Amino acid sequence: MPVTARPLAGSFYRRDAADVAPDLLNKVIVHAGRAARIVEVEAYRGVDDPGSHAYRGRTPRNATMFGPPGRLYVYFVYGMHWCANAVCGDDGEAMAVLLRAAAPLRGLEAMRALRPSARRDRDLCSGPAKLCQALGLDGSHDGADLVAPGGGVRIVADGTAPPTEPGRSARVGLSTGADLVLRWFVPGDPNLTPGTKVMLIRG
DNA sequence: ACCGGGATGTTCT
DNA sequence: GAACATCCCGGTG
Repeated sequence: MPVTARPLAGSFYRRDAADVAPDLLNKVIVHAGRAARIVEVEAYRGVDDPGSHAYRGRTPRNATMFGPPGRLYVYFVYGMHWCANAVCGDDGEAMAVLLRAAAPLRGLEAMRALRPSARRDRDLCSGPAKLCQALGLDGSHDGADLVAPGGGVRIVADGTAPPTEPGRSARVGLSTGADLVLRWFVPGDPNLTPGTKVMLIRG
């Protein structure tokens, strides 16, 4: 099962984030005995992407984005929330895929304990900060190696293929770079970010 | 269901 | 001082 499966290879991440992102749909993120199937992601394409943290160059906060790929980039936002990305591309390209929503698979009791405000299980991981809360990811996991066999945070394949026709839309919550269509999701999944379940673009 | 506002503090201008 | 890759709660329909 997911908890013992092998992580994705390093070559999986060493591609453009816009190519990695749809391939991450239906993969499984595993941490601390909990597992969830990724159903919504966004690509951030480095120093040329006005919506990316890397757009204004390297800072202490975004250093993990600049490589190597296959690491977890975890950042703090709005004074209280953590969000997690998989670093992609070549070293220095500063690309990443934001993990926006997931379907809880395993360790639901622990997730409920970490997210007491979640009324239903579909509220456990239905947003980037909720996902981090439910899985117990925070700043201490920034830079974690996703590729290492014995690593604490892993992204694994359990045999479920990504959707043949993923839903696509603009990215959520941005003031700049909001026109780019760099969000992918599993159409109709109940765990998507609330208010974004409509498929805006096909293909 | 949908909408509006407040929480909360790091980061960079 | 402003912005911020968000979430939650309490209103209304």
